[in-house]
Amino acid sequence: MSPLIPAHLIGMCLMSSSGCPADMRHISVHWFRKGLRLHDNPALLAALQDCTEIYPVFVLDPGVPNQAHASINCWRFLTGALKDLDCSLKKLNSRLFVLRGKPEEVFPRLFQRWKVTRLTFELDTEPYSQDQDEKVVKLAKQHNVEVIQKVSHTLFDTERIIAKNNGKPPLTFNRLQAVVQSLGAPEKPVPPPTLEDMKGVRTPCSEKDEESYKVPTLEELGLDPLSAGPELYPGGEQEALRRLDEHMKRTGWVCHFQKPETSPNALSPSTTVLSPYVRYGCLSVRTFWWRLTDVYQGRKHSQPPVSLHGQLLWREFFYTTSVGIPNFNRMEGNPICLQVDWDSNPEHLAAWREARTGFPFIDAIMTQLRQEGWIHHLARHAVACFLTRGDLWISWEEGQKVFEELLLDGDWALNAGNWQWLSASAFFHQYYRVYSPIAFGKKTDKSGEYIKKYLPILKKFPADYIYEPWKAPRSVQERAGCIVGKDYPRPIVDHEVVSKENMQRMKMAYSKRSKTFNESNGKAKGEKRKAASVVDMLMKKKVKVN
DNA sequence: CAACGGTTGTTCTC
DNA sequence: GAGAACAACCGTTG
Repeated sequence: MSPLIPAHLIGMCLMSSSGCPADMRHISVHWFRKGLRLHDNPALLAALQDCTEIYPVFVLDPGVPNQAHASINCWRFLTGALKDLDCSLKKLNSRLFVLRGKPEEVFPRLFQRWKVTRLTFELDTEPYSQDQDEKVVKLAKQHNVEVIQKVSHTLFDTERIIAKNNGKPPLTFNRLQAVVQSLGAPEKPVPPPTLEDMKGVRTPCSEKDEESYKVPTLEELGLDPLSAGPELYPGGEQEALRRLDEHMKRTGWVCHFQKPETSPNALSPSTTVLSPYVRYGCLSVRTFWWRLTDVYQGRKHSQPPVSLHGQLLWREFFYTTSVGIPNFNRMEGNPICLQVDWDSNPEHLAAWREARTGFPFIDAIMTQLRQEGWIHHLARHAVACFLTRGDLWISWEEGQKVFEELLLDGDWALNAGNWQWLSASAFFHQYYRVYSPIAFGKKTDKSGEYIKKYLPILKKFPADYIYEPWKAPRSVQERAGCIVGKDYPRPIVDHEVVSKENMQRMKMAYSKRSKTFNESNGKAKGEKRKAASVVDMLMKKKVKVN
């Protein structure tokens, strides 16, 4: 893993090595990646300091793993967000330049063509972005371009959290909370640039450029807009801020919010669905945090981990672990991940992905995911448990790929972290708590209205059988106009049987793990050993910073 | 080393 | 609707 240099230091080092006199008037490029917004964008503000020309750019990189495999819903969200950004920049007498290619090829051309002296962007902790940054920063140096990076995608600099925790990422929420509390409140968001800030700043753009740098349409990206689902969550900062305002008006709801009590199968979302906006940075997490603080002010309110503040801290938790744990999105080589002998079963995997497991609750959720690009967190639990330790015994990495493709809020760190959680591979270890694909949904939707919405073939089934239609007598199936095995699949596994078998396989995996730890620490076989030291082992190469 | 707590399990009994 | 059994994990704490 390449060592991360705290963002504030990068800016400083390169400023001094760029050779630019302090009073130099800059030609700045601001590189939008995540952080698709004007509000709380410190790197963008830095670009505008002592600046004569600003070029806001977005690079469509064919190499970005989760862009290459993104669903049409994700592309629609992203292009929507870019259009919104372009529109907002135009109100500031600027514009967005969308470029295609690898950043390390695009930027040297831009540096020369525009005579760039400064490059600014938001820190992105994903491994792919880190690799890119290393290359781009090096190229900038070669072109005598100053680089400024700012932390604004997370509440805190994740490296600071790790440093405060003796060089190790916190592995429990409580620990993260304790560390974060010692850091004080997150920084307040910075205001968006104004026309005042833009005085004396130009964005030169010829008519030819106007066309070649515009935000591509879905058709231009080779996608068929008709194959997309309904646009329930349009991308963009304006939409994000509007939605934030709407939710923050519901002060009672905000103050009482307790995540585990929200329903996974409500007919309209029981949570805010601001996650896609936070993922792409259309909404700043710090703006979200401080707006919640305003609402909480002087009122009795719920607390982390279940509160809305708590939800943002969960995000911080997985961002931090993803920075501190190598191979975070894989089982192999991931020191905190349980090593499990998952089955390879392409038929079962396809049935799960394509919503034909024969369990209506599971299939309804997978249908909503594909059509709308968002499902409730607990719905994710249900289908993730089903794919992995609960029923199909398929690797969480397979589920991770499907979610990455289909979820509008498919954040790299959160996706990997939550899949490890749900498969009881890391963070969560009570593997004997298994979600029932039949019972779980009934708690909040007894008559199966949610199932009927997403699986209309089952809409005439009576409530008694809607969660397990294969149990319905033939006459009931005929009256419902749906014969199980013909119009809707039979269940691909017997949950009662496989969930018990799988529980034993999990037990085996865990016992094998403690044995491995003991051996690697030179202890006698069977001797119990504290698992906490696994991370100590992993981290001992790292220099402690405190 | 033992006790404790862990966002969000299910099923059965009272 | 509350509480216990089910089978029993981990990381943290003292």
